[in-house]
Amino acid sequence: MSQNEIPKTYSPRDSEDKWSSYWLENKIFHSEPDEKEPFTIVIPPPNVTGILHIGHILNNTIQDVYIRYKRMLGYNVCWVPGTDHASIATESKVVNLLKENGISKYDIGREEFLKHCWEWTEKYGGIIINQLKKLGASCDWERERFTMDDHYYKKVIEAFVTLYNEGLIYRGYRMVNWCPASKSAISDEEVEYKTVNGKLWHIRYLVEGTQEHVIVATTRPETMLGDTGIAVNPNDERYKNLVGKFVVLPIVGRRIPIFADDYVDMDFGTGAVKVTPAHDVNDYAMGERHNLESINIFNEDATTNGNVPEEFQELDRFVARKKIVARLKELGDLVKEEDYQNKVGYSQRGGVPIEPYLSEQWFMKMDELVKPALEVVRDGQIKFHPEHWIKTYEHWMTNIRDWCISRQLWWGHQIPVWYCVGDDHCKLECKEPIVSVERPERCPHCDSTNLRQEEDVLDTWASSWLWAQDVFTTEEEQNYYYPTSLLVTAPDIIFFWVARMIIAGTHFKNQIPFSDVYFTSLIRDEQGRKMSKSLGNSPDPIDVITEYGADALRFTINYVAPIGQDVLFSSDKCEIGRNFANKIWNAGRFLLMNADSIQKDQYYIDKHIDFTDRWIISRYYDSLKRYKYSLDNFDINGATKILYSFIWNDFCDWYIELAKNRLYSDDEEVKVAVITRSLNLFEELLKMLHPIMPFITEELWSVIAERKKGDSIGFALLPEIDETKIDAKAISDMTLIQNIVTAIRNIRGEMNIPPSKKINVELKIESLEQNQIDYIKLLGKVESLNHSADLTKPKTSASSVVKGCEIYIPLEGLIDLEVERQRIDKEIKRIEGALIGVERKLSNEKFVGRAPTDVVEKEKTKKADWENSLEKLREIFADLS
RNA sequence: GGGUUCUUAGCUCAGUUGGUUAGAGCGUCUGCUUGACGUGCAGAAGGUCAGAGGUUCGAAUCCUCUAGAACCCA
Repeated sequence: MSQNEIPKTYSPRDSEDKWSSYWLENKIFHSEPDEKEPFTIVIPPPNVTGILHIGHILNNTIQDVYIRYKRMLGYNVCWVPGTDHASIATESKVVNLLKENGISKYDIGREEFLKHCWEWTEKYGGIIINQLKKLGASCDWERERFTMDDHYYKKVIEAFVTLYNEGLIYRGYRMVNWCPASKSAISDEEVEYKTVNGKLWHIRYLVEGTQEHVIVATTRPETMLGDTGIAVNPNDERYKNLVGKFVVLPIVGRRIPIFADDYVDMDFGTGAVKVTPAHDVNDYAMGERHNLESINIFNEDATTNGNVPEEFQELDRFVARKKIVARLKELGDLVKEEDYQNKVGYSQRGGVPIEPYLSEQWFMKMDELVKPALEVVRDGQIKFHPEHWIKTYEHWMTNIRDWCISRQLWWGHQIPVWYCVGDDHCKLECKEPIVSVERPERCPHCDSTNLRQEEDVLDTWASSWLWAQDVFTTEEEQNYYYPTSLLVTAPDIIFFWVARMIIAGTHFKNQIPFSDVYFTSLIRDEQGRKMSKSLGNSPDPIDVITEYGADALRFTINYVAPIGQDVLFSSDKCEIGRNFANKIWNAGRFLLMNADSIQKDQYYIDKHIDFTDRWIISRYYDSLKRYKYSLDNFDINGATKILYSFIWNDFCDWYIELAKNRLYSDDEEVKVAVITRSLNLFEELLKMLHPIMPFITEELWSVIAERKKGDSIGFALLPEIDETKIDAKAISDMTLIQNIVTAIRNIRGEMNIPPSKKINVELKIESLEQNQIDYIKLLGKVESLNHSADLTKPKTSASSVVKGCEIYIPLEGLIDLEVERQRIDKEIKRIEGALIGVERKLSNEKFVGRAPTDVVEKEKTKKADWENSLEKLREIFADLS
């Protein structure tokens, strides 16, 4: 390939599309059980009709990094992709679609409605999977799963039946978190508390048979329509005389008792609270204690029902609130209205305030189920990264309440329970639910065939909690791939999903579902706000990929994502990754251009080696070692930074620049050796980078050598770390050259000597090889270089002192003596400052006595070096005066 | 109210079990059409590691308190 065939700038679009299809066509990522050790990840299944957001990018990139990394370490890797049916989310979208056409789901019935859901799923279901492919996710696409697949569906149903038979599932009439938008119960975890600016209304209730009033404060005046009592604290002197009396509810006219209960906070509001047992959890509990009536005043959509006075019926709860307040005002029973901030529970999916609501629901008993799941995390069988999430996990697991698993929805796994509708022969036992995987033929008690299945479906998480185990469909696969290796997930679903998967694993299989859990950072915008649809602050990842490239996005997000903390992201940060990709591209371009005229030959791989080669190889193995350490310890951010500095600083800025001397020399053998070695190293570096930037590395890997059809850099193995290749002598030789070159460049910069102006340099140094001289000349833009062990400082020169070498640049006529004096003086001050610290340590007997000897030795060496430099600098300074 | 985490350069963040002259990227300033790259190269400026105590020969790092921020759970 010649220079004009390789564009100056890397364009990710062509390359990424090309390799994406190549990988898919060649089924590069497919796994089958074999004799190798498996490494398995199950994807946290995204909502089937969702689209990729920036959090998915981080999450899935991390999974892909591990999958690709482990593949390159020789594991049989399997990353199972798939999607979640997302009961509430999907159903509400379909309901809305139908609504636009004037249809309700009840009009068409369950069966017809589910057809629409499947249609919707098929229409939009592929989007997120295709987006993942664009990101370069190396999932085993032949294993794509869906939580409503037949096999998986059956497993979910079986799990329900098993738990029911074990007595861990029960039905009960309870107060639940009700989402009026989806007209369904939701679990405690699906309630989000938000601080809202509301009002606190003070309402006056007349005490029956007296002229006295009780004033209550409430944020929800409309619920007064369901009040069945007034509670005060038993120790509250203000109300002692009223306990046992009755008040008359304004508007409604109902007589309700005043009673005493410890729950009441004397300091809140007026110290008297209205009690609405049907619409508040605490009120419900008080109602139970004091035998109060529960009056449900709402329909399923939280409009008022027939239990309230006619003129207030069939109103939305917020409309009812306004009307009630207005009426109370008219009646003179509204004493006060003040601004008030309170926390309101919102339905995560429905986006509306939840309504505590009494209804018949299915629950899972949690107290016994959590025990083994808690234990496997406590004893380290499952490791969390970062570790501190264990505490959050423990806290939740030890305070858990029973899980409401039924949802009044149709899209999902219908609860496998049948009721005998029966006929005349029904017995008392026929009231018991029939729980069975398959639809029973007839009622076991009365033989009736008239059976009705439970309408409700299961909470989505009561299906996805089996994900890790039941995405594998055969016993062979289960044995080989399960338990899985790693779970990568955002910490916000630690309860929803991670904890429950662990519970499912320990309960059903008596095994952990995965051995490591990597909790990712949470992505926020530049101002630190959460990404949200309403703020519109979430960039569309596909737009970002189009603009910067998937590699750039993958690299950037890992480069900026600290471990265990939130990431502040904006798409222009992807310049980091784009520029880095371009840098690598150009390094490859440079090597390929030279390889065009110099035929590489592996025979010369270890010929004509000098200290720069040994140095870059040392740096390579050191980087590889730290890179592996970082990834093995779940620090991708660290691994990313190691790659960045090794490739950019060591390889490009120093090694390639130095290699130019030899590449442009007349010695053909040297040229072949250097280009061969450089390309070899470049290939190794591409491998190291491949897990994070799969596309550009595949692209460059494919052109730097002949490759077999269907091959991929992903199949290449990362080398073992060879400590013997880390060469201390080469490193110190190189450091000397770097120090001298940097000192020369510094002088050039400070003295405003343009790079085009060649300079002469004199070095006072023990010895210097010819190639070292050549390298200094190349990188320092030096015309002629003199060196000797007993050189005297030339007149009017700029100077610098590095360890083991004094540098003089004669600048007759060019030098500004004052500038030079300041430079030297600054350096003297700097070293003097550092020296004070060392001297203080070394003169401290306790330090010398108690610190480890190597630390003391190190301090002594530092002291000697600095004193040496200082002495020389002072001489130079004196000479300038 | 309980819990978790955080506070290091103008910004975003590194800093492994306590021992460096406290680092990087972006931004800023200066110079550069150097035969891979201006999505680049070279150089520079910029920090009493939130504050106060303590442990230690030695603290950005460990402990306590204070101030502030974020998240989770009630």
